Amino acid sequence: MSRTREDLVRVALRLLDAHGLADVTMRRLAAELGLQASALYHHVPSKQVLLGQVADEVLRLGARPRRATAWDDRVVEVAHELRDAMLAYRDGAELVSTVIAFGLGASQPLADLTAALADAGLPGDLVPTAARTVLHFVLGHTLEEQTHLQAGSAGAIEDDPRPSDFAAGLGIVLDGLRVAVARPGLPLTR
Amino acid sequence: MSRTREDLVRVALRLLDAHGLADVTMRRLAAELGLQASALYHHVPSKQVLLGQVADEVLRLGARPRRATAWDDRVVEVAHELRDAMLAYRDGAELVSTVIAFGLGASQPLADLTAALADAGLPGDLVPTAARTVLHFVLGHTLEEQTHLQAGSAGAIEDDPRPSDFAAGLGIVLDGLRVAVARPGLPLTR
DNA sequence: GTCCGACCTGAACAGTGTTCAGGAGGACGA
DNA sequence: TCGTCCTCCTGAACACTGTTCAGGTCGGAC
Repeated sequence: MSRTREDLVRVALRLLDAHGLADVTMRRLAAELGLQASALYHHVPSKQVLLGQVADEVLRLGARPRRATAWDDRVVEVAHELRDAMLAYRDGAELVSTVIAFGLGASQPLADLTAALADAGLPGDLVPTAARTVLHFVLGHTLEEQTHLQAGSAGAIEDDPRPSDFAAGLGIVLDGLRVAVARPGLPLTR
Repeated sequence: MSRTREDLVRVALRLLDAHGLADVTMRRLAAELGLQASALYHHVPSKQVLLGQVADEVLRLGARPRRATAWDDRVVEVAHELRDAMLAYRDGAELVSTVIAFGLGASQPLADLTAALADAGLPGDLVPTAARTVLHFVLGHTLEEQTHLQAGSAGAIEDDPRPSDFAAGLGIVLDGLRVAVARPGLPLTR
């Protein structure tokens, strides 16, 4: 009846959603599993990699079927999926952002964006740059959005009724990408 | 011969640059000033607001005279100033990013970007969105860049010789903004 | 039947931010 | 000159944190 790594990740995710990232401690997680904190280190080498796996789980649970075929529609699809996945869990954006920043996981979104942009007709060396530009926008925007959402729901006065301008900001970046695609003389293969 | 809040900020900044954000603790900072940790709370209400002031100092020290007049040149100017200011101190990007994310200071860059974009001829309700889109790009890109730079200099093998594609990513966003400016029918005043 | 390895306990280490009662010492008004 | 106030600070304590480690239990394999 021993616990598996998947149990840890699942319970950690429940803890995250219920109490927030700051309250996901090794002792709390262990208590939730009926264990001592030290027992967790038989399943996971550190809290950092545990959180990396939780971030991956957040993204996995938020995955959706891909329908779009045009490269820009695919970028929009991936961006919205990423945003919605992070917003679906308390502190999800903070978790995924830091996991990505420190390279501990959550590499799927960048891969997906890179894939979507690969056949946009961009100059080849611009594809990674473009993918990371979109990624940074989505992470930054969603982190800010979620922080304000949660601050508002925590009893603060102002609830900032600014409608989500996620689509507008994403549109700006996409317009920039379309300009790069249309700029003459650059697509070498094709 | 008592210490002022400015002393705390100055010494904290030195500590940050010398040992990194994780090693800027209240006890270390106090020791550096010849004090007990509890004495710091006579000058500053919490570590969070202290770090907010340190972030503001990082930005203040990185400020440069503004030369550009065209709105897009001004955006480029502000973006580069912000990036360079953060890169000038160890963990500067992480510090400024989190301070901005939690709204504890470092509000100047967003104000500067908003000012630069105010007379671009954008539809008025797009200006805040545009400013935050640029800001998120600069923060995300620089955070990633600095993390990799520092990981590389800490004795790791790969030193990722990818040249800074900051300008390229910024160019994508700017192209998107120029599209929004040029799109017909929207600038109401002008 | 013995050994081995997975799994877990309980204690400990070396810190963390923050609070609080109290003390020293200068300024200031009576 | 005395007494009071206020600023600055100490030292101890609180309630935690992630992580390590010696030791113990228990099921399955040889």
